[in-house]
Amino acid sequence: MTAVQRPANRGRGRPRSTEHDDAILDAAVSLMREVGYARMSMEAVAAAAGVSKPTLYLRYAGKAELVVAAHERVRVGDAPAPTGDLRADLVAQLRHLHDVFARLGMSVIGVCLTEEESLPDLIAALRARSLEPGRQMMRDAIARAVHQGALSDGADAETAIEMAIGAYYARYLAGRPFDQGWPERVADATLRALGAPPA
Amino acid sequence: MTAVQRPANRGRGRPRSTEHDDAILDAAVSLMREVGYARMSMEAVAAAAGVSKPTLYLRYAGKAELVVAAHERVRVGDAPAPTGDLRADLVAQLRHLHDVFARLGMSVIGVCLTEEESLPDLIAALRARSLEPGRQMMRDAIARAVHQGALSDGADAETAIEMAIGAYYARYLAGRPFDQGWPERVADATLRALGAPPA
DNA sequence: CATTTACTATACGTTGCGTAAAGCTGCCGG
DNA sequence: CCGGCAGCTTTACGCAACGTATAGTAAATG
Repeated sequence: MTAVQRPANRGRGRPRSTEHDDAILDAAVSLMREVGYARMSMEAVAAAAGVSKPTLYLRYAGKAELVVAAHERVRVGDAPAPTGDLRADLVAQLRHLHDVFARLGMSVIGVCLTEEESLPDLIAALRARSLEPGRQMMRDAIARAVHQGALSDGADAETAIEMAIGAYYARYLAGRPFDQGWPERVADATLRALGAPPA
Repeated sequence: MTAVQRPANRGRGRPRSTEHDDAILDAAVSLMREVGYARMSMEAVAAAAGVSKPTLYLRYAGKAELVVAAHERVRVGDAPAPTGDLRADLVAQLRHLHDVFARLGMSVIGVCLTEEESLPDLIAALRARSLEPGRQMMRDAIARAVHQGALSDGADAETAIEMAIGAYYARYLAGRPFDQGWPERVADATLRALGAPPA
């Protein structure tokens, strides 16, 4: 646990290979999906990426950090853009949530929870770089709806957002499948929770 | 990973010490809260419980299983009884959820997520013995309210339950504090999501 | 009393994380 | 064009922690 995240690459010696950057993250994502966090070894990631082990540790301070980085990359991949329609934006955000975890699994969350006491920076990074952007998008969409008069001003937006996003976690934990209409059902329930007039 | 959960204690040889049972689970709970899952070692649990390491493995097949058992015990401790008032029951269940994780931390959930691919029985046990009972209590409370006519029949109960419980997970992950009015805010939002007439 | 099971103490095998040492390799700055 | 810095490889290692094996003692039942 000594290596640095990214030492302000001033062009001194040999530059870091971006192809290796990609290969490492791709390998991490694949292995994560295939065998999960517990059975994924750093040796295996290095091998799959065609890279030596010290190269991994040059970039990431440890297994946990690597996994969080992999998650961030997947997450940022195709974040939905706001459309102006609150319901549509909620649905899009919920679908996105599902897509992300369908590609990586929820192990990432698990790591942050099990290491919370030992590596507090980890969950902080996850929050700042992956979780918070999603919430912010929902906050904006709600504020826009209020501004348009489609929603009354007193709506408890934070609670509604927590419930919408949380619905994903709870359903995943419960082991229930994510069927076709799930995002719509949650979006509609969220709108009701916000006090929106029934469609 | 060979030991058995509980080999049908027919009173043949020396009976298993229930004091040891308790000491082990108590030690696990304490250490869990103090250092988290990642830094909690089986040796430390054994030492804190005043027990030798093989005694641990006589009861639990591994660290993960031990932690899930500890969680179950805390959870069952003081599960709230239904009162007949839906809002009160929702609030009670949410408070209970918070109490449980305040005592143990969310590492338990983390373990189940990181080991999901390697130990599927683990998350299954968590679901059956800890998660499902809480959901069932909420389901019953909602069904009762429908029966009393306080709620219309078409309410999407499962989605509402997912959102109510999930709100806890999402807020925890976001790192926000659980202030005084949180359970009430979520309960009220849940009632609105269920289409309950405003109080 | 014999048997069966629990428990202790100790030591061990194994896995996998993270690091260290030594030596090339490629790129930038002067 | 060349000195030097940083990236990369190979190999090997230290080490923590999980889980197990062995041998002997303790406590219950029939």
